[in-house]
Amino acid sequence: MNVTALGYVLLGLLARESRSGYDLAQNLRRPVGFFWAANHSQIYPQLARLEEEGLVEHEVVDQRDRPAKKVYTLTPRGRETLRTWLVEPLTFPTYRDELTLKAYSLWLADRVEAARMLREHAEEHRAREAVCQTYVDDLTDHASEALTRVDTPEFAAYVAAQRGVSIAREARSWCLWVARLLEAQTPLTEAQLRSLPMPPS
Amino acid sequence: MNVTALGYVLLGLLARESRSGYDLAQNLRRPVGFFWAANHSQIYPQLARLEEEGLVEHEVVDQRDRPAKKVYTLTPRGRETLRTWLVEPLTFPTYRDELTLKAYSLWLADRVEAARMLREHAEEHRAREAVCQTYVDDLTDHASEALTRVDTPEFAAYVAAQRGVSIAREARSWCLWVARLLEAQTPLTEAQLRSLPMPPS
DNA sequence: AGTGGCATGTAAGTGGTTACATGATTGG
DNA sequence: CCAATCATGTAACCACTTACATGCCACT
Repeated sequence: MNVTALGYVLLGLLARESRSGYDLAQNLRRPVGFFWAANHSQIYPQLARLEEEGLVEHEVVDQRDRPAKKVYTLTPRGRETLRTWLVEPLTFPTYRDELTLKAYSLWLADRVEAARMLREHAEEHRAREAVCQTYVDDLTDHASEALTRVDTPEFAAYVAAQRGVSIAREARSWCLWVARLLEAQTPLTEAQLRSLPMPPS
Repeated sequence: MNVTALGYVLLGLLARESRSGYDLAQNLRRPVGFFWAANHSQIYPQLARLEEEGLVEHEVVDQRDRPAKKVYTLTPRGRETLRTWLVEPLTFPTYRDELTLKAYSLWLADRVEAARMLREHAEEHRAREAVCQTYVDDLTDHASEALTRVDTPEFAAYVAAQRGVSIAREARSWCLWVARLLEAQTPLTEAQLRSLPMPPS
């Protein structure tokens, strides 16, 4: 019973609510898609595999105004599999970060162009932060009671969305810091080199 | 001339110094490997492709005490290709973060076990931060003059290594924040929910 | 003779992306 | 009738991982 990461994404969504493959594909844009994206071409075969292993079941539901759909539901076994996986130790992730990759060769680049690229990228992270923050705010406004208990889906969504904010801010801070260094007059001072804002270690 | 991210990793390393495929594989552990890891089985074919496209060249170098090696060198065309790519806009990355994925289903988990898992993971990020910080300190100690100019390989390595520190801290802060919430007495207060340390937005 | 590090490759399998393909149903 | 959305799938390709495979050279 080898469940892939995408498998756990789908189990995690179905644990909250039964859904069709189509709906799962839609919900995989916001908010979960911030941490694991997938296309429908991957989702349909994955659901079939999960069903083979008895972790989900489906039921065909006819709709008046739309084509019929297969609604998938988590089985007790699926729920147990998900619960077990949750607390298993994580293998340290191998980052594949094109941004830092570029940074490593930045000494070759045109300073002005490079600073512009970094500021543009920082702007995209600002936008992403705003989307995640909106999600956080919605939860605090409309589910403040659920957030006081850690066993609610809302609490889990809250901490995940906060991670989105946190990651976006980290990326943005770093981009702007490097951009400032590139735009500064050389020689750079020690203070400038140390001025990257960071969460406390 | 479609160069992949791994291609640019290799071009970036060869821009600093000519090396064999074996050496590239070794150097791809620390420090660049923090942002783009690769095995030798990927590197050798990739070098061949880069050579086909005229971005690198190789020369067989005999060694007394060891087997001969193919030393690859960046061509002027390879250098230009790298320089152009550096300032091109980045496509916003699709995160694949298993940690936040687990967080999204955390409401189902055993609180104590989940907090333990998060604290263990935080510890790994602390170790990663230390490795990156050591690299930063080495540069500040032994290449402080080079760091005052943005057109030195040392400066680029410095900002990349600082990104490593920054990412590790962000992850660690978030893990510990969630662990504290899981361990706290419910109901959680607003202050607890807002207590995630972050860089300024 | 065996082990271990240096050095270079190929092959099989997996996960993900992009594109192809089909059909139901509604609304203009 | 046509376009758009809902709904479900398959096929081709690519990057990456893991395993297999070979050979050189030094040291014990």
